[in-house]
Amino acid sequence: MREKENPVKKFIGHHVAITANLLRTVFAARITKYNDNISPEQFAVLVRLGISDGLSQNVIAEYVLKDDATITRILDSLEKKKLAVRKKAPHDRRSNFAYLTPKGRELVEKMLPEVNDLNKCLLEGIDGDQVKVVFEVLDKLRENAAKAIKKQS
Amino acid sequence: MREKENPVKKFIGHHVAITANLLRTVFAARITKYNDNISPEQFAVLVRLGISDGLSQNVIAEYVLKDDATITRILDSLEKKKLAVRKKAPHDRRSNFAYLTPKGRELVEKMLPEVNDLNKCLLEGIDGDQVKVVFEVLDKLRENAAKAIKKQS
DNA sequence: TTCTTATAATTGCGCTGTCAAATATTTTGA
DNA sequence: TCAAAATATTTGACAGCGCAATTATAAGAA
Repeated sequence: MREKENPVKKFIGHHVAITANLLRTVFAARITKYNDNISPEQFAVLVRLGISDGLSQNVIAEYVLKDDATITRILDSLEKKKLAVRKKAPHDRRSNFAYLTPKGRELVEKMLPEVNDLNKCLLEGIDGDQVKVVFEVLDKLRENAAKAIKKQS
Repeated sequence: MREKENPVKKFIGHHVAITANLLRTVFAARITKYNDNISPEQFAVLVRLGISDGLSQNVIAEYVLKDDATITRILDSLEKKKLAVRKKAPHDRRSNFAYLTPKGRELVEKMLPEVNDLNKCLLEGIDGDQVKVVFEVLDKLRENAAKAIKKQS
């Protein structure tokens, strides 16, 4: 008497999605202790700005692979927390350039080792080669997804 | 003159998250044409109910690995679309049992091949062995994440 | 120059997501 | 039995997500 199979279990999207949710939660849990509610998405933007400042929002969006609208909201949050600021771009008044505040820069520096450690914990017991495969496959999935979207439109 | 590295690129959570978002989008794009806005999450619940009906909400939640509150809202949506119904459980009046309507059952049958095909498209050019590794690693990541959450609390 | 088109950012919509608090109903144990 | 603890669901708060529509500005073409 076999159980009927659940087709959803075969869908890569489902696995990736539930994993993403859980990883997001664990990130939040790990990080909350040290500061006030930096989401992983906010953190990604902070880190990117830590590398180089003065980016326009659409560049940030492209970099972290999110919608412009999402970046608007993330920057709203970061500004509210005094971690980043927007300044009107000098040559193009449609554009904003985003900068880290000193407080934001300090926070990134403080959080980075913490997040690195979390990353290491998450990868514990997983072979380096396997991790490499996962990164490759995720890249390929995104590529295929982009192709699929283009094909339909 | 090397570019400064972006640490975020090393974080597995980031890759999983952006991939999940994109896969969700492509699912939505593929599915919208055939019916009215079934999200992948709603679809997962419909499919589960298609296998066997009359599940209580917490069982569904456990199955699709989502919060009880999320299931409440997904079922709200499905009921609004007349794809599923809730009935009070006979022995325990706290519980609801969820059932597919005929319309819901029909929709699942219609969508399944479509979603299967999408899944195939997404996996195109990816080796079966690699896919297996990805599934394993994602499982392990969730396991490690659960452990990490427990350790902190 | 001026009309049209493109671009950058914002806003509203509806969905998902977690968490915490509230409600209703069992179940347990003294 | 009856109070306390556990369980199932719901709701509100708040954030992220993509999409579509809007606003402001810039660039290109007639």
